[in-house]
Amino acid sequence: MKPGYCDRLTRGFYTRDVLDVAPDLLGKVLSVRLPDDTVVRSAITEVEAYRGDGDLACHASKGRTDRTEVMFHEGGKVYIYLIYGIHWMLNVVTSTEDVPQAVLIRGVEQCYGPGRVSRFFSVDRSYYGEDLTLSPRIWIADGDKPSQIKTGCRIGIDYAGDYWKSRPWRFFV
DNA sequence: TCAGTGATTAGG
DNA sequence: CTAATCACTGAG
Repeated sequence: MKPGYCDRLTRGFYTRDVLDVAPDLLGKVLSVRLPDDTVVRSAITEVEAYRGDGDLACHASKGRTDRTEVMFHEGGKVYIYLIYGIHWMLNVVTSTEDVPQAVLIRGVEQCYGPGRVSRFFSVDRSYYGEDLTLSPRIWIADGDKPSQIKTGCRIGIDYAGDYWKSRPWRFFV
């Protein structure tokens, strides 16, 4: 077994509600195998939860489109999209089929900022839909649960209105 | 503080 | 087809 396979998180971790999965992702180790076979790893330090069709901050609240399609799939897949023409936003799909939810990875130990995270791991559009429980090039490994978890409001979603903007769905170490 | 950058989306 | 929007970053 190659490193990363033995402690890889399995389906059951992801097929729970996003508000349970998001804080549980803190301390877990995001891992990417590059084309040259080196593996980049870093523990997750900050995430945000986006929860289904009611959450106006969630892309899936506008319905099923080519971009949001994977959020309607069973948890454990990658949802990644380009923002401002420059930055890739890496998300983990959670919950069960037809319940669109995702967790945005905002920070890892090596760097902070969702755009920087994707650059650090060299992930882009080609990772859209990749299955974290099966993929040979991206997975999440078990890691130490942080002793303390903080919460706050999600960032950059002014368009979603006061109610959704004020949900404390950002989790960080 | 603010421009850059291009995929995605709704609307004609 | 067009135009607006955008879960951000880095330079000034």
